[in-house]
Amino acid sequence: MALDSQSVSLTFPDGNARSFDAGVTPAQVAADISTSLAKKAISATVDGQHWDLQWPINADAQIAIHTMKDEVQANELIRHDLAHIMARAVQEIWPDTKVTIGPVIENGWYYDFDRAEPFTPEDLGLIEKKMKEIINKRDAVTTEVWDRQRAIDFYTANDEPYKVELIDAIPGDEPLRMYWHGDWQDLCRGPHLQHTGQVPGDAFKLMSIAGAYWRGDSSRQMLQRIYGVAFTGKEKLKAHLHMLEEAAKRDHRKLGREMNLFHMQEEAPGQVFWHPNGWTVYTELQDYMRRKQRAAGYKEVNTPQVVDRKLWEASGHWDKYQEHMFIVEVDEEHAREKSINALKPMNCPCHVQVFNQGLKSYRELPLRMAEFGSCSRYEPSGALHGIMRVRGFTQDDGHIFCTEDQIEAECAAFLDYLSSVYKDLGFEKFEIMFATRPEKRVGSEESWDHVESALEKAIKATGHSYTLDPGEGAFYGPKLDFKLTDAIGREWQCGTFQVDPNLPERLGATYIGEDGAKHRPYMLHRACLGSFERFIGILIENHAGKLPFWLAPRQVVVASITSDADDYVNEVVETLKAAGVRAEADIRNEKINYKVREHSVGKVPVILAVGHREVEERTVTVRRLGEKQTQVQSLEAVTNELSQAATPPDLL
RNA sequence: GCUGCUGUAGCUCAGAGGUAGAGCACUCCCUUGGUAAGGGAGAGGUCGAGAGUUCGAUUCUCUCCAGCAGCACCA
Repeated sequence: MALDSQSVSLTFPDGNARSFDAGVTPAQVAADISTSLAKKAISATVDGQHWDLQWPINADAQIAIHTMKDEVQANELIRHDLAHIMARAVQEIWPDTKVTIGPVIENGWYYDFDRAEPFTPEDLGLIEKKMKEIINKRDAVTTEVWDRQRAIDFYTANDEPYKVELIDAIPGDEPLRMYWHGDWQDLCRGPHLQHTGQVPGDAFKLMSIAGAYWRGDSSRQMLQRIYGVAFTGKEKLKAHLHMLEEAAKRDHRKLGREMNLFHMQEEAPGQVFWHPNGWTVYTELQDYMRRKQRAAGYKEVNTPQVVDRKLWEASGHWDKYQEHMFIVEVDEEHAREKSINALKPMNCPCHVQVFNQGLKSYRELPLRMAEFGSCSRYEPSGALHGIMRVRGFTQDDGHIFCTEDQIEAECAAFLDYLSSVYKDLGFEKFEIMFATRPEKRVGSEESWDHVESALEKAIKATGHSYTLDPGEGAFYGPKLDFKLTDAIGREWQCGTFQVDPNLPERLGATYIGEDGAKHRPYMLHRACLGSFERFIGILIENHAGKLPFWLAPRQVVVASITSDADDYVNEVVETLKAAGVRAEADIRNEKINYKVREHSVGKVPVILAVGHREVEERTVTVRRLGEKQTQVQSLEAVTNELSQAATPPDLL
């Protein structure tokens, strides 16, 4: 606090402090430093808070003045103001449109509108044009703090019902800031640029139109959302658009077709028809996982697909997830009613059944049970996405039955297991989220307190850093979620580690303790890949189809240059196959250019070309995917090298 | 599930109220070649399904199915 209430002391990033009159604005501070800074200033950070140039500062504070060179703040202001400019453009073109909210998001912003007519892709061009006009007007931005009733009356009079509802939702002690540029008005807490002309008119683009529920609530009005992206300069916009093109090239649905991995069709929406190439990847990955989990002390089991509703009622899933289960009704002879079964949407209740067979001793704990569990879930049609979100999938599922004391060691062991798998599969980096009790949950508060702290203690003991994710736990218990980062920076949640005190209780799992009495085990649900389908999708996109050699479905094509080489080509293929390499011959009557192109497009990692020279010298010419350079090697050397490359990382 | 868009040859896409098109892929022929498409010929379609309007619908309208984008959902 300043001693004199008339002045405040502002400390700059270099550590120097200066005194100003209380109520000084960052604009004035910047002007006081230099006229050039006054011109370039766009906002400030005051005690860690992003601050509008026109907002008064009434207490001592740390201050930093921002210019367009401060990427983070500049992007925030540009995207934010573009949201307002877009909303104005839309209301100028279609005055009946009601405005709602328009926040800044990664790379841009969106704004939700209520308008009877749907927007069309052509409308985006119109809106962009209008936005550029608004930017060129260089309308000054002004804001005022209003009291609640005045703002509510204002929006009621202007027939903007969504704004009235927004105000009602803002906590009573927060000031309401009204925003204008030109005659156009919005409700917004800011901060903002000083006039619309500060927005770079050539560095934004409207991307798409989509529906979105008012306030994210599926029981409420569907609005129309327009997405835009914006940056501080047009080169950055270009780079972003280029990145999107690159991402589209990696789309697993496209690559899956081009590499002949799988297909999907109308008769089985959300389910995968694996082709030989794709199934090779799948089984190679599954064989790897089977070896890894065996080494980590898991016992593999396999449980039924079709299970009577009685078990799902007992587990609680019937109540909670009936809508999302595939139901199988069977007319049984002599039975009074049809038997009603569900395809298993998960493996845990079945695993408890395996656990429950025979009496278990504390000596058997921790009991690690694993299954490549084939599950079916009737996912909402709109959720389906290639092989990433499907209705039929296989989890690398596992359940650890253990005592509370064992949670910590199991957590540590799982983390080791998971890191080594991710590393082998080409993902060096992953993030850990600690998700705590959600709103809808079962179990007492005391039990949640207890289990959450046990899990937090376990993750802390491993020394890994983690991020708290409040309210995102499973309905039965807290969990750790593992998010890996792919080659183009996208995050994918794959692994999970969940503590469940609930299901053993519901399904009556017990073990005999040291004391001779029955005790309730904890159940840890855990998965590393999540599902094979989704993980393979991620692998394809991460590697842009160029899978690591050991996972590549077609590893080597031996291509003849002249048909005189055919016999030798076949010999090379047989030699490679005997050495454990997936090799095939291409002795078609085509030119080598044609063969090279076709197999490059098909993402075959190694092409061995064979002509007269190679036949005579018993060599091959090696061409690796993505490299123009070729290399002549003896058949023996190549066989050794490729045989090594074809060996899964855990067997090296 | 909701909003919007889309559905034509194996793939990518053009087309129009009146006998359905291209490129690539496929089959055959010629070509035997040196690292990302050699030449020629041929075959290939219930225009997603059903109903309606019309003399006539693949085209217009409606319903359904599937896909795409986003939202909601994700045990």
